[in-house]
Amino acid sequence: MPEPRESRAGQPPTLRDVAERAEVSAMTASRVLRNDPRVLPATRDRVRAAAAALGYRPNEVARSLRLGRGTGLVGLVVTNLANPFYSRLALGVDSVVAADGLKTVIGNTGQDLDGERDLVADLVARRVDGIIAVPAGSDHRHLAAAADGGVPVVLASRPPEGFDADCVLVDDFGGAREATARLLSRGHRRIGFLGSPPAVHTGTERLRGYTAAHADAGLPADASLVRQGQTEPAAAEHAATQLLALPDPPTALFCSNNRNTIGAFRAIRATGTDTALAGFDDFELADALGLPLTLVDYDSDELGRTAGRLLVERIRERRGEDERQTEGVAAYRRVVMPTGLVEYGS
Amino acid sequence: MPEPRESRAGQPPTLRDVAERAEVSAMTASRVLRNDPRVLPATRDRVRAAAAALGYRPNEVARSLRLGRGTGLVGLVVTNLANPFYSRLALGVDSVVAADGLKTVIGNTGQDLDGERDLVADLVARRVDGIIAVPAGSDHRHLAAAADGGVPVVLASRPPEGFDADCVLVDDFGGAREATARLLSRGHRRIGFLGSPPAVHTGTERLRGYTAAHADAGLPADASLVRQGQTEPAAAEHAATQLLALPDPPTALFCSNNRNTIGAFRAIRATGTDTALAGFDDFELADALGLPLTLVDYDSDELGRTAGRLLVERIRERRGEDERQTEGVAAYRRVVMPTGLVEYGS
DNA sequence: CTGTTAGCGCATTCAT
DNA sequence: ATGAATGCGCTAACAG
Repeated sequence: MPEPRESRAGQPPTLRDVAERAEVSAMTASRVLRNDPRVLPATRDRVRAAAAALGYRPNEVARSLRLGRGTGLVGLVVTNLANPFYSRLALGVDSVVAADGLKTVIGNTGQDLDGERDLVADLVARRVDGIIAVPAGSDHRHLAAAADGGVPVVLASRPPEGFDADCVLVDDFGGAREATARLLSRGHRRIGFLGSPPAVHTGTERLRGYTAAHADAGLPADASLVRQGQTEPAAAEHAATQLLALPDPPTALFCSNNRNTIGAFRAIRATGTDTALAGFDDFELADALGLPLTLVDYDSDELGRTAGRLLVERIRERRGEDERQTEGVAAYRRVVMPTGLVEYGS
Repeated sequence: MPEPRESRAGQPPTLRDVAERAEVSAMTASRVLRNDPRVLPATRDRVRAAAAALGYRPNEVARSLRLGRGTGLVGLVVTNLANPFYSRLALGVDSVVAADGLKTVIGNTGQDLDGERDLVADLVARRVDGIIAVPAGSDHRHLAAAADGGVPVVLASRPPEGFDADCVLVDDFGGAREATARLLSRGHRRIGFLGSPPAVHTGTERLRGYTAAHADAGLPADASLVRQGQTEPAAAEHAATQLLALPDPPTALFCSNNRNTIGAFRAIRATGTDTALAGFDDFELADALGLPLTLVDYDSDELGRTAGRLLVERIRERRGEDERQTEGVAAYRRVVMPTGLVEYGS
């Protein structure tokens, strides 16, 4: 003998609570609240009043389950949110997807490859509508699995390995080549390289650009001046200090990302040499360091926004698929962001 | 005449798919997958094999709905993720809640007060397990509503207004007073103030500290040297430039946050004066600006982690509540992070 | 225009 | 040790 459903305090009101209060069926209440026009205006008002009185908000969890679509969430997989590159990416992504009513779930992996696998699996289990990832390693099977499972995946700043997906890249090779060429054109012949671990795609592409610039100029690139593996400024500073302490030290350094550039800057300042400095990624206060500085610049906000747009398109496509015929996936897209050089300093 | 459920390609496998493949009931499969011991080892293995073969992952949406608890998501409400203060906060929060299997949903409001209201309501509708917020304004009714609705709320860097909740604060008043006092002790008598809009709690507290330091020293604080309302470095630079252009300009500036400090730095450098500079918040490269700089420092990562911990405790408390008696909420906690001064520069 | 039936995927309760 | 029934909150698909 079920009691007449009392809206228990503490528990959020359900559709049925609203329906009972308005003395209609749950279905009618549902229609009103989703603005289905096929309801008598008088009834509509009663339901609306009841919902307002109860402070009713539809349970999105139940809604997701029933509708079978996703949850309106987008997963964002990055290695280190404290790095301004990633936080700007996150902001760019969020600004675009939010316009489609989607929210962003962040997954910060901190370089942990296994963690990234679990994270992606968990996002899929949570039925996110899509995933934007900057994978830490070059093994992308976990992302491939997600994509196979029907979850749209967009990669940012790295191309997919071993599967197909949309991606937004930066012209890593071209930018690095151009910056290195500029150092060479200024007469530098021994140029050190500081970069991320070899497994990171951008790092190796940027190293390729550095090497290519040397080849373009008909000059050798001295492998003993290449230091890869630094992820944080402290490590980069250490590596740079080592390079500057060589018997025949480099007269210039090229760094593959902002973490390494900052570390190298500190090393140069500390040793008091007048080593020239160039690097990939612009960063706040780069103009204020009192040192000449050549940076490879690109629109990092736009990178995030583009990733967001690519994902939103795929999500829309998937939503439509139910109604239309399954017409195969549109070709995967690869957007490459151009780079430019900026000069800072005295 | 229902077909024997074929695991349709593209659609993720369900518990029933696993059960059929293992030739058991859905219930048994469910038990196995949740490590319920009351299953025959042989059956257990069959189910596990079937799940592995199908790549089964439980649908977390359905799980949430059934269990009636939250979704394992934590909402994080901030105004600007591009500001390193907020991205560090996000990282600190995420690192703590992730240890409890929770994921962080970011909501970036960009100072939009209405947007913040909607965002919070949406997070509640999505059944997040809790919310950590740095509200943009001083009207906290939307947060109060969430808290009333049974969603634990923790405020970071601002105290709750008009309702009760846990919060983590920085010693805004004390830090600002100390920094201003230091400027005064160096003989500065005209100290400008640059800060966020008056509605921002931290800004007004820090202004109070600035004023108190003057009072402590028995000196007047000249209201005409106070500029509030700057949110970004460009605006701060503009305001600082105005101050420095006064007939009787300040000989020192105190800034209520890193955005204003950076703007003030640019203004000082551009005008070439030797104005002393102090500010709230440490920031990357503050040591490299070639200017003496006094900063109020605190552990901003710990701030995020503390907020995360407070929230996790509340969430655990709520989980337990079902089983135990409803024993009332533990008293709300207010953690204040201490500040210190750091000196940078030549 | 409104209500009834049914089920999304899973887990709790109660059988067997 | 296993299974059947039931319902979380919501909404399509069909009545009426």
